[in-house]
Order: sequence, then C-alpha cells, then structure tokens
Amino acid sequence: MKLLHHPDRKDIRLPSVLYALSDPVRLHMVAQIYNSGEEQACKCFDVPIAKSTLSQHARALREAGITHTRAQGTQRLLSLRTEDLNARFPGLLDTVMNAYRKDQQEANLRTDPPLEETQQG
Amino acid sequence: MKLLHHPDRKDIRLPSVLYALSDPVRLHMVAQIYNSGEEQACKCFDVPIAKSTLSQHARALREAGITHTRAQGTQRLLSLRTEDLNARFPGLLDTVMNAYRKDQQEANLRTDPPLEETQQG
DNA sequence: TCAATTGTTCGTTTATGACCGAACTATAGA
DNA sequence: TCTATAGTTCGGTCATAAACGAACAATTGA
Repeated sequence: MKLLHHPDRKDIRLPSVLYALSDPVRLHMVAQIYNSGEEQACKCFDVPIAKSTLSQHARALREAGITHTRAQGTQRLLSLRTEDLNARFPGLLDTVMNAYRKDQQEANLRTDPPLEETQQG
Repeated sequence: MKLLHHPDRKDIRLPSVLYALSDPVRLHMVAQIYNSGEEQACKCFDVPIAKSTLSQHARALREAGITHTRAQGTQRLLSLRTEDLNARFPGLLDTVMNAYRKDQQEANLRTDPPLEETQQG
C-alpha cells in the first residue's frame, strides 16, 4: 500500500489542528481514541457516516498531525500524537478534550430536558 | 443600527469556537485583543484584507461567542468574552493563545532562517 | 448641511470540504 | 484460489465560506 504521510512535529500548525478539531465527526473520533486510551481501528469509530467519508476524516486528522496511523493486517490503527501535540501546543489536547466533554453534556441537556419540563409530576 | 446578536453562554458550542479560531485572520484578531488587554476597533486590526472581509470575520467571531461587539460612535469595539469562554471551556482561550504564540515563533523560524544558514561567518 | 470616518450588507466569484456510492487494493482466512 | 474484511481512491453533488468592490447606513465634526 501507499505510504501514509505524517507531518513532522515542527510542521504541525495551529490553524490546521484547530480546523481538524472543529468538525464534530473528527472531534468524536479524537475523543474516542483519547478516552479509550488505545489505538482505534477506523471500523470501531461510532459515527453514522459512509466508510469512504470516515476514511477521509481519518486522513484529515493524520495530515493535520493529530493522529498517527499504522497498518495492521487490513486495519488502520489510529493513535493520538500526544507527545508531539504537547510539545508543540502544551495542554491543548487535554483542554480541548475537557471542553468536548462539557460540550457534550450541554448538548445532552437539550436532548434530555430536565424533569420539571417533562410532565412527570 | 441593527442589533448585534450575541449567543447566550450556554449556546457557545465547541466545534463553532474551534472553527472560528481555525482561520489565521481571525486567530490574529483574537490574539490582538488578547495581547492588548483592551477592546479593539475593527479599524485597528493589523490584517491585509478588505474592510468588508474584516467585517465578516468580526461577525464570525461574534456569532461563535468568542467576542463581544459594542458600538461607540462609528466604531465597533471588540472584546473577548473571557468569562463566558472560561466558564464554558476552562483554559481553552489561554491554551490556544499560548499555542498561537508558539506557532508564530515556529513560522518566524522559517521566514528568518538561523545564522548558520545565512553565510554570515 | 456636508464631508469624512467606520463599519455593514449585497452580489459575485472561487475554493474547499463533507458526503455518498462504486470501484479498487490489500490482507487474512477458509 | 476464493471470499470476506477493511480501508482507499475516484467522480460527482451540494453547501459553506473567504475574498472583493460597490453601495449603503450611521455617526462625528466642520
């Protein structure tokens, strides 16, 4: 297969990283790797999109320098470039992941409204 | 003039914030407000674009919930919604601004190469 | 009232990217 | 070798957004 290009640490640029993280699907993928603490195969990502689209998102994350992709059999295992990201932009990954958690909580508040609005009394 | 819409704190969403910050022009604008410590008029932003384009960027930042815009005479003064951002996504603004500083330094290293490559010796 | 300043809005062009399905590649296993 | 699995690439559609200049609006100051 074609060699996968990963940018050097010094070529990881902030606007590209922020752009890559600004898409909800990619943010979810990153959070899934982050929270699992392990490499994740594309197959395992819990996102409702076509596999061709998912493949493009994986490429976007890799080319932004956020993830590292390695081949294992027919699978591509994605891990976070935690050291590179922390060296380049200290604390950014953790801060964004914390923010993502809070943002998801806020989103859930809307989907599942509080009791006083659900006519349970 | 038309009332400027600012999203409520709870309506500030992470992907929108990251997207707004992923544009180099907007990132520069935010950094300029952040570093100056004061409100900045559109007029004062040091960016090489048409004023209509700048106006659009200012709107994008406002609608993402990153800036607050108030009118003073013919000027629009932009400030950062620091409290709202820190309440919603703790540390994000500071982390991104630190990252921006580092990213600019890295960019300068390329524009101004180190001495050993400039045949000064 | 008139002109200058500051910013917004509108119409247009151009580029990018998110998405899909179809076709393809590569590997693993029967 | 054949099939299934996992992912990539390609061609296309559609939407968004970045850019500009022109025209407009609002305020200030002469």
